[in-house]
Amino acid sequence: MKLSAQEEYGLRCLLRLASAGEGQSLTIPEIGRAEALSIAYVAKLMRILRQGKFVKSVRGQTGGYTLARNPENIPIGEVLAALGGRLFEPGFCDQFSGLKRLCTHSVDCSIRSLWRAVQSAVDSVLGGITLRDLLQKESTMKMQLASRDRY
Amino acid sequence: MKLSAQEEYGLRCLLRLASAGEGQSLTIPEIGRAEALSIAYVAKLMRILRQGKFVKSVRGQTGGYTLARNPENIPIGEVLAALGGRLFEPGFCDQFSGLKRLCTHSVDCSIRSLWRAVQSAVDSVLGGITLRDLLQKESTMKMQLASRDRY
DNA sequence: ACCAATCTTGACTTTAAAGTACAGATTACT
DNA sequence: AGTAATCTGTACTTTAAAGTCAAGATTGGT
Repeated sequence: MKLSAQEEYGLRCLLRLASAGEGQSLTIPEIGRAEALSIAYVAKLMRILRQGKFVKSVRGQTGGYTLARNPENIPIGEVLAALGGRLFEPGFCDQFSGLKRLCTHSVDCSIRSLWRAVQSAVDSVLGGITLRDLLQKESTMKMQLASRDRY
Repeated sequence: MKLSAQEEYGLRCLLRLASAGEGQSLTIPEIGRAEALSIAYVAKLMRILRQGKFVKSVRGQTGGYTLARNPENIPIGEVLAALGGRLFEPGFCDQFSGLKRLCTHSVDCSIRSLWRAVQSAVDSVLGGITLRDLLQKESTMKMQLASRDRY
């Protein structure tokens, strides 16, 4: 259970854009310089973010990227799903069916419900957090998280 | 954020062994047949489980694997950490430092505390679950999970 | 002693993710 | 019009994970 590079770097790029300020736009080279990523790689990440409707792009000499919505309307859960998929998603059992066609996993599949429980814990953390929250300081965010009483 | 094949299949093999019953042993080919995995792959997985002290092996003609501890003393969180690492572990920032030596990630690194929050939510789900719980039926386990009131 | 069944280990091959390259399209500026 | 800066898309190369192979070591049965 690991975070993919795409999730980590993609989210960083988005946060960088958000921190540029309301309506401000950044170019791919600017983001790349700020995050120490290659231009080509940032381009790939921004494309995914654009397809997920998190950012808008403008072409041409004065082009660049801006947020497609206000930070408070960008749930981090959605961003991460676009960048790296979900832990437990439809087709999971087909993907891990071993050498057989169907998931032979017997034992009443307690494992599957374990994954669902984990996914749901992750969802309730991410579900309550938007890009706006990430823009605030670490301490502030921690307090917010601590105030949630259910997972 | 995905489950690795090693986590999924490794946990299945362990559960399979546990469901064989107290002190029962299974061979690699037996596990492979039951889980529809190749013998070589099961061998690789069992090795990891052995190194994590979750199972014990006996060599020779009547050899095989048994649980190294009682199911209630095998926390699923530990098993998954052995099979696939943790979401957020030491060295994380070195791993994702882009093209520079040090993690340039500024913005006060709100992202890092996000990962910590997610990791902690996952931990509290997994922390309360042992192999014994997985051996019980899905419905029973769900109830247990639902009764937890904090993540 | 020998054989057959097992686990053990490291190296290898295959496959998917990470990251790059390049040719094309769009726009502003002169 | 021409040029330079940008985004876009596909194809490519590199790297890490998934999965296999083969030779060796251990043990019980004959």
